[in-house]
Amino acid sequence: MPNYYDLSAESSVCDSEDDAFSNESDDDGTASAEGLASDHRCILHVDVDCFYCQCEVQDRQIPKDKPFAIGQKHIIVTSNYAARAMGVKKLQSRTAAYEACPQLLIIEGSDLERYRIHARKIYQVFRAACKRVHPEIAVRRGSMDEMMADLSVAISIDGDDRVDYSNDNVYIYGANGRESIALTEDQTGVCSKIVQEFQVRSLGPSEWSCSERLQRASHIALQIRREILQSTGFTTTMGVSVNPLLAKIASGLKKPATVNVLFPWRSQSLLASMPLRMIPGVGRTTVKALQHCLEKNAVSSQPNFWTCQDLLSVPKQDIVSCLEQVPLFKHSCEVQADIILQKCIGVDHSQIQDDEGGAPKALSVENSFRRGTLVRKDVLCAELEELYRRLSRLLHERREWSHSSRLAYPTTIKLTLRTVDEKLASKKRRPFVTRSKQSSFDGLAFMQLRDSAQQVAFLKRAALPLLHAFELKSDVIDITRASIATTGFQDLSARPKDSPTYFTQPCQSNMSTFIEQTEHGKSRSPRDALNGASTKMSIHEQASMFHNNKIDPSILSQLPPDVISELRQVKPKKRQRIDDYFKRL
DNA sequence: TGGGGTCCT
DNA sequence: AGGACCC
Repeated sequence: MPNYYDLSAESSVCDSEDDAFSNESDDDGTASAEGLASDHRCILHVDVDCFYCQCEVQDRQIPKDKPFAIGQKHIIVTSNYAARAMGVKKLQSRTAAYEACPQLLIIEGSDLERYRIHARKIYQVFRAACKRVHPEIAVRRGSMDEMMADLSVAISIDGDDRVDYSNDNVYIYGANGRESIALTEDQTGVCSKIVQEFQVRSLGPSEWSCSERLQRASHIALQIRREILQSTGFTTTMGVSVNPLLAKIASGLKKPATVNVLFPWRSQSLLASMPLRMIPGVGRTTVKALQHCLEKNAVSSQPNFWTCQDLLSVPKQDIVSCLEQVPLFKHSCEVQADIILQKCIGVDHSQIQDDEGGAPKALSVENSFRRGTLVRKDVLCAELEELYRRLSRLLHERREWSHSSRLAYPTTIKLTLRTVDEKLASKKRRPFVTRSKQSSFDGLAFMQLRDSAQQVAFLKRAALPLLHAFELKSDVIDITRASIATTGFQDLSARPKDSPTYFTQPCQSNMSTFIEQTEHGKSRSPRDALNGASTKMSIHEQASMFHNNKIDPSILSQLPPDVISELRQVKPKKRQRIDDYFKRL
């Protein structure tokens, strides 16, 4: 049973800007409201409504109104709206789900292949639709059921298209009038409901133009949504706002099959009352670390219902010291604190990087086992056989994403095992240790194999040495998860568009000519310099290496002056922020 | 709690 | 190689 809280009781805390944002640590003194007003982007976030369920409705003609769920192992991972209405939850045990809904139909969903195929189609339709609106719109795939686009380039300054929302499911948050907003349940099971009567007031000039732009963006969103529905049969929910954070939050405000426009001036009160955990990028570990300082400062909410508002009322130094306890944030806790605080007031400067087609950067297959059921090595080897088969299929499937399919092969393979650590068994609820081993992988040779038995054998020859490297001599290995991953796809190592031309046209490049020469002479190639191997590097490998700034300084100094200066002109990639989650999309 | 993914250190 | 985060 969900916990509800009502923000109307607390709405007064949102009204006083001084009080609410006294904590704002903005470096250049920009006020929070300024931060919001200065973001002139129009970002679109798309969520496919209960994606797996829609797949099953299409693939197996399941009646939509019959409650059903998707099961994996002993849990259900998602369910349709009819089942949710009966109290079926995400990541619930099958037993609990049946208790909530005895007539529930559970469909086995451990094999993701059909879902991946639907997802690819949806993304490709979405991408094409965006590019047709304007070729320079940056488009990015998030997960199988999430996508984002930066529509800013398509919104003209003085455009005058009248927007007609008749019959369309469009919700505008921050416009005058009455609103009823239900936030969807988050991963912790916290469910919040916000009912708020919004004050009627008129918009200032800058708000007015923002409002115009976002409404035009929502008009584009509607067209794209219709296109997705017509071409794929899937319904989607969209969020439109001024940055990726707010666009994503917007798409969660009302589901399914809607377009949600969130004006930035409305986002502050919305976020203030939202549980901290619902902020994208603020996960379990972070909230746990922050709990100390929230308690210490005795903020208003009940424990476990910390809101953004609560965090904003904590002195920043306290937040920083809390974050020091997260190992990953150890050396960047000040930056992390700023990033989280910014998010709490709806500010997010992250950019949407176009993914140039969306081909996955890593492919992995995994299988999990109940504790104590996989304790012998030979059984593990047998289980790995199935993973080889699945990985083989995945690798061939991925060629459908690639714009250059002969480069659609990986160069690295990794075996990961999760075991039970007896030392942790008494202390933690999930006393697991995850370890991995990786090596290079001749994906090109693999992809050229025609026979599936040979493909499996090839993967096995690559994976068994990794298994051996674990040195599992003890008989008490208690494996709870095994996975095999491939990465380093060659069709992704190609340079961004603004790179020097010789990266895109290797044959005519100064660089490749130079490397040819040094290789024929006594000088060594970069690859040789880096790891002492004598294998010749392909031009794509070279491009990848230089692009990643991994070139050995001694090699760099040997390059011709014009090449060096051109390399220097390539701007070093701005360091990505840890919670810059939309770059991951 | 599953079967995937992304990015950062 | 490992960890935090996402769906």
